[in-house]
Amino acid sequence: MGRCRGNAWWQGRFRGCGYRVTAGREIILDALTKTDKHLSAEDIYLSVKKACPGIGLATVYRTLEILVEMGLVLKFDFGDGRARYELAESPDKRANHHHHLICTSCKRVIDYTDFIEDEVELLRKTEKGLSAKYNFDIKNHVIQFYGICEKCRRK
Amino acid sequence: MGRCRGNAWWQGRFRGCGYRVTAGREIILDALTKTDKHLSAEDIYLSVKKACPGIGLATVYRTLEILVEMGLVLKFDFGDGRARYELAESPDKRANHHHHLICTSCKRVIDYTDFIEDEVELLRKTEKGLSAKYNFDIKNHVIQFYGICEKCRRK
DNA sequence: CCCTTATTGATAATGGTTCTCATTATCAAT
DNA sequence: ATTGATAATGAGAACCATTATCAATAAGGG
Ligand SMILES: [Mn+2]
Ligand SMILES: [Mn+2]
Ligand SMILES: [Zn+2]
Ligand SMILES: [Zn+2]
Repeated sequence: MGRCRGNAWWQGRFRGCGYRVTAGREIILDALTKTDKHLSAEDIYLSVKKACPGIGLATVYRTLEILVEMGLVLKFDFGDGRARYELAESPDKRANHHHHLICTSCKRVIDYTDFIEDEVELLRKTEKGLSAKYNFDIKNHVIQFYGICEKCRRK
Repeated sequence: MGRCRGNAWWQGRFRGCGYRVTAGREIILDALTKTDKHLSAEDIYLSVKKACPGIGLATVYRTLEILVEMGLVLKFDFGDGRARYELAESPDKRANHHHHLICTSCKRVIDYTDFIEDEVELLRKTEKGLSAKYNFDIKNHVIQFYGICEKCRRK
């Protein structure tokens, strides 16, 4: 059986969207699956380069664009001048939904899932109301709290 | 009495922060006060240039940075590759707190204040909990819903 | 009015992201 | 397995929003 990677599901999704399955795309999605960090395109490029030295930065950007468009990956702006990516909520719980606490001083980002239950319930209600009133098809939401983290406060 | 511009208050804040009051800073803040749009730095530059042709783009960026730091102006990323600015909530209600609905297709942005009451109440609770748990001093929050707007859906 | 120094405008530099294009790889049909 | 249409790729150039530089200017305390 060798390594047990649940590849079938995303390969299916790729082909279902008319995209071809390639080594680059697999390894980029792998990199995002294997970390809990918020990687930039260059982070991913450098990480992936180790196992796949020939890969180009442009391919990383192109693949991320596709992954975001397919909803497999989320793209964030935490205010440090580059986009950050993370795996979207996945059925097999390799990633689950959370929101962010961002330190405007050191740019550190904390994932939190506390209070999510209440938030999610309210969000559902709000999304429903907004969808109806503005005839808007809501796909996604972003909730971020900005402030100063513990370490930065001790100064 | 002529024009009634409530200038005193922000001039005081500027000087209180050690900044000098200049024509450029006044007119940039004016531009943000007089619109309900989400202006980019260049939007502001072009708008302000009409009354003040000598102004430079760098001054617009520098002033916006100060205004954001002082909390008078909010900076957003709506995913169109440039920062967008709007007047922060003001005591005299020239601007009031709201959240955003963003069309990922045409980049249109809708301000909404519906449902804000419930959201704000929950946010207060959540902020309290998060501050305590993570020892984080929360200054600000961003809530954005992404999706497809009415016009883009008709296609 | 003077002096110190913050601010400014013009412009170059920076850096993340996107584009170009010749080459290569995928995969459905044979 | 082979082929062919064409999607994907890598290298590098181009793009463009934002920042840094620096000499000239203007704010404001005395
Ligand atoms: Mn996260
Ligand atoms: Mn707004
Ligand atoms: Zn910090
Ligand atoms: Zn739209």
